[in-house]
Amino acid sequence: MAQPSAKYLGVKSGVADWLREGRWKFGQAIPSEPVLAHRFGVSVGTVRRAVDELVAENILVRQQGRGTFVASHTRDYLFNVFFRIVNKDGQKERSTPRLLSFRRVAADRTTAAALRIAHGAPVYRIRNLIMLRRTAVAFDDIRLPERLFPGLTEYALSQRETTVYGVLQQRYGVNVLWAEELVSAVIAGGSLRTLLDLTRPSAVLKVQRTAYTYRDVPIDFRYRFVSTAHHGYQIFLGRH
Amino acid sequence: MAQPSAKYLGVKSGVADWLREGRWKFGQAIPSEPVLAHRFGVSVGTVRRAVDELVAENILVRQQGRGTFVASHTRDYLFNVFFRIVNKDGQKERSTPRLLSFRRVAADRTTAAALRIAHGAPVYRIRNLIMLRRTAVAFDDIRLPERLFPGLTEYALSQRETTVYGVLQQRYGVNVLWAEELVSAVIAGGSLRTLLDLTRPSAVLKVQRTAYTYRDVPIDFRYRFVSTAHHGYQIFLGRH
DNA sequence: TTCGATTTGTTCGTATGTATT
DNA sequence: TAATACATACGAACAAATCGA
Repeated sequence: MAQPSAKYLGVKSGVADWLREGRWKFGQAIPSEPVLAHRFGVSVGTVRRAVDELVAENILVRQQGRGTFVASHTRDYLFNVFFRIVNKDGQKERSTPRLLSFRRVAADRTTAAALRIAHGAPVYRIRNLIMLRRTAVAFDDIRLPERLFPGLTEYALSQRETTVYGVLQQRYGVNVLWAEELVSAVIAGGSLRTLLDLTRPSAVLKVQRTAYTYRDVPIDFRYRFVSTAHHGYQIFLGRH
Repeated sequence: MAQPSAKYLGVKSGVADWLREGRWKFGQAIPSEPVLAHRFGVSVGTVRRAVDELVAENILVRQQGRGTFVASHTRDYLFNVFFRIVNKDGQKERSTPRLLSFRRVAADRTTAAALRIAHGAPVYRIRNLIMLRRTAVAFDDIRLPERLFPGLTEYALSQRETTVYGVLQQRYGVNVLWAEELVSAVIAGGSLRTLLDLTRPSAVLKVQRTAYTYRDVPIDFRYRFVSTAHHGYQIFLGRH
């Protein structure tokens, strides 16, 4: 057992294991640092170091005087991290979704590869319009693997007060941690032009996203088409 | 002066100031932790905390047994962080630049605002083609403030073995730490179509970038137009 | 409102381990 | 081998925020 590895790493993976097992729910407090220290047989400083890293990875949240909590990704957090559409001034605006359709379909080859499931395995397909100031700015075509989210209903999505990711967190305890996107430019075709209210043939962004949870398990594969007539897609490189 | 703020933050900004002033060159070692502790009148642990954060921000690099060094951003690092064009498989390819023009001009309003300089202040304007496998994939229109990079020449840029950012680092000791981009989709017009070898009117990405060095000082404002017929723009959200 | 207990935040000092020169 | 530098770990003390009695 006496690996030549640091104790704080042991504490970190121990706590991470508990989190993955769902030992505490989102927003709940984990044991205090002295308690964890005693439980792992290390000093408080060592626990702090482990918790420091989990906080840096957005897995835990500290609050002085209260405790340390399982990161509950609020609507604000999800909005800040995963919603990148801004207006020409670089400002974000509150968006409201409009659910267009919800179906259970078989995964095509691309979807299956991205979600690492079998070709033909069942996925939910969700089509969504993103409205900013009553105009449609983006169109989403989302695939979620059924195996991870059994029993997801159109009702749950239409009634939501949060993002799709918020629903996955609240109903299934699955947290989206990061995502990879591949952006290209295309000329909007017929149905897309109708959806986005484009009077003339226009260039739009085509964003292909795969989102991941703990252990880099993919949970969301989607296309998003963004009209950039009055908006843009904001990116940060090299942290911030 | 006795702000209710932590000492380690004082050490951190003190060291960051030294770096911005160019007190040490890239790759050089900064004073050891005990020396810094003595100089700032704090304990070694406090210095470590400050250095920890600067390391996390890619500003310093530690090496056990050797010392702590000013991060020297290699071509590989700059390529990985700031070059986001990938092929349809999501793989990056080595790119070669082709310098089209180099001029000294007055900053227009947009450039001046982005670079936080006076309207009309001198800037270098660099036009650049990015070649991947002998085909032009992107066109750059770059503005750098002359005040920060006096005496920059076309020769220095054309002879470079690295990126533009590499030149700024090597010749002026200025490190690009992060950048903000605003991406939109446009239909390529006449001259752009010629440059990018587009036979038909095509949608291309228009990337507007502002890059920053220490203390969030802007040093590069550019437009990049990317042909996404055979390539895409890769983005990561929420760390990686 | 006040007070005390609890919890995280900051700082210090010390000791030991490991990598480099 | 010895000196130097960073890495890890421990323990202690006090500050600041929170919460309930």
